[in-house]
Amino acid sequence: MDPHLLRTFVTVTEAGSFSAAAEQLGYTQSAISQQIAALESDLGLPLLHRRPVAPTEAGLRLLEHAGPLLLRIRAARADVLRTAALPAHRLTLAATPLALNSVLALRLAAARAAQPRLRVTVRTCGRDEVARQVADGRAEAGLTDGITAPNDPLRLPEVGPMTTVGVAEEGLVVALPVDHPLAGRAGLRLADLVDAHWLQTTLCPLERLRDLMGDGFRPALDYTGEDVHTVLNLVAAGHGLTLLPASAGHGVPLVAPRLVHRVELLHATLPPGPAAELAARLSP
Amino acid sequence: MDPHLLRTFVTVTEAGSFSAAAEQLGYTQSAISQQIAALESDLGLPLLHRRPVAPTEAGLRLLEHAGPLLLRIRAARADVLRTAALPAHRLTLAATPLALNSVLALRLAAARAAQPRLRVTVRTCGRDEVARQVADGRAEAGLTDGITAPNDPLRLPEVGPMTTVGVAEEGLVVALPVDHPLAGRAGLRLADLVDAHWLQTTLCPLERLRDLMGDGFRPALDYTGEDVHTVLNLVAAGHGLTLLPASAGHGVPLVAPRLVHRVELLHATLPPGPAAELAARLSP
DNA sequence: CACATGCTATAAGAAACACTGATGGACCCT
DNA sequence: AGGGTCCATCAGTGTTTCTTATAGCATGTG
Repeated sequence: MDPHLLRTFVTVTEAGSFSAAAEQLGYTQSAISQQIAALESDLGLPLLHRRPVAPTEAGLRLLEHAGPLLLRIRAARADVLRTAALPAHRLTLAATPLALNSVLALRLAAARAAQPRLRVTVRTCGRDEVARQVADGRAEAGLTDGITAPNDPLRLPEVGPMTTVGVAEEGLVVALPVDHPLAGRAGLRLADLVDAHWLQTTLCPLERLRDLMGDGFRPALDYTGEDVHTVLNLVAAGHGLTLLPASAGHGVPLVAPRLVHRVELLHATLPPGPAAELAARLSP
Repeated sequence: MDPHLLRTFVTVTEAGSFSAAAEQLGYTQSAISQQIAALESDLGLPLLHRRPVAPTEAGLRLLEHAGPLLLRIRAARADVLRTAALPAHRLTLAATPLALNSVLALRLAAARAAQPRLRVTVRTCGRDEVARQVADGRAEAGLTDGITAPNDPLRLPEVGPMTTVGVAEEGLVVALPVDHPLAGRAGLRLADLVDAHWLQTTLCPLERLRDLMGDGFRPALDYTGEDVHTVLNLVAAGHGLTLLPASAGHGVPLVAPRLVHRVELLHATLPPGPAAELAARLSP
């Protein structure tokens, strides 16, 4: 189970052929063949069907483990190297689109004012990617968001030991088209919207709602991107409803169940430095 | 970051010396010295102080990653091998002491009656160990328990992709000495017990209570074992209070906040076989 | 103070390993 | 049938990673 072989295995399945993987990795086809053979003989099982190349059942299981495993190795390396890193005056903050809301943007401004020499880069990416970037050092800190019960931590992908701090919570609104019959209400209960049309988005995954409320919440439209603006347009056009943090758009406040939009700051266990400073200043 | 080197590194820190680690791993001392040197040169940092041998700061960070990493590698291996395992007629179930309560013991009996050829081994161990054993194949299935809000999943240690199913929930009681002033009550609220003497145990970690209720819940006595009987004796002798599932001992029902004792079944994504059968039959 | 003891580092050779390059067989397409 | 593509295998080679042997450095002891 050498990670080297694991990486080759993953590349082969992605490339769909030994030869293509060889080229991609800078080896000869022969080397790839031997590496896969070594892995298979180590495990005592065939991992790939040949001609065409496709993972066997065992190969599929291994694939499921291989990605996270390689990620954690990179994360461990990055984390160790961080102990030796000089306190830099650059800092990259990875954030999901809804994480850096107005409150946090102001706190970030205050933090920068307090450390004027610090060059800050903000980068928007998806939830998983935020955690990955913080883990393997491409970002010093990250902000993720999600919907949860008040004071409950978010469920984050596990990519290694990492510190998380809740930095903001706010209420949710149900985003509706302006001419929707419910648009004039002062508040809405989720229970009354079980049979409505819903958008399936990363912020408001319907599976999560079904967990809370039981069946229903059938997706009227799947949206796979991360762009809030686009989602608002879809809602306005009547494709379906979605939940948003109150500050992100107009809508009717959600009054039950008590759910909040929560933002968490992620960072590696920090050596003293600008990232630690920032972490302290972003916390409420 | 070869796992081989990582294992050596961990062994050296545990053994406290290169020579001892060499003996333990069946290498010469020279080999160990070279392996550590290779790891240090790969990362570009000293990982160990010598004479006496102790991890440097970077070494400590690496140690924190190394254990989980090696565990996941073993887990991946076990999971892949499982796909090839013949449907055996032996099954090991790892369970925490409070997980296999009377309800589940009955369901287990029914499951065994339905599969009379199946040899079942039950093994009691700690919470982390249950997850580890299921991950790396020493047990086909596991039962863990914990205190949580109704229908909320438990927080489990992440050791790899694994399926969890809630199989039982029951109310909690506050265990008290029989002559305790509150022992006659019909119900108790946790808020009224903030300043009481509490036992710190693995089932009822006071940190968890503080998360829910704020400060307080100072430990009067730390108990680090897993034996319920012993804990009951400690409570009876007035060392402090603790929470227990209602079926595990006498006490006053906890009425607020609404918390339950929850049992979850863990198993690897299963190939059809006796473990899958058992999983189905243990679920409510 | 010389010396024994217990430890790690280094040097040199031997064994194991992992690559390249050449070749062969299976399959597919024309 | 023939050419092309692909993977497996073999032999050869350079590198890696051991073992053995020895040097060097602290610490404890007669």
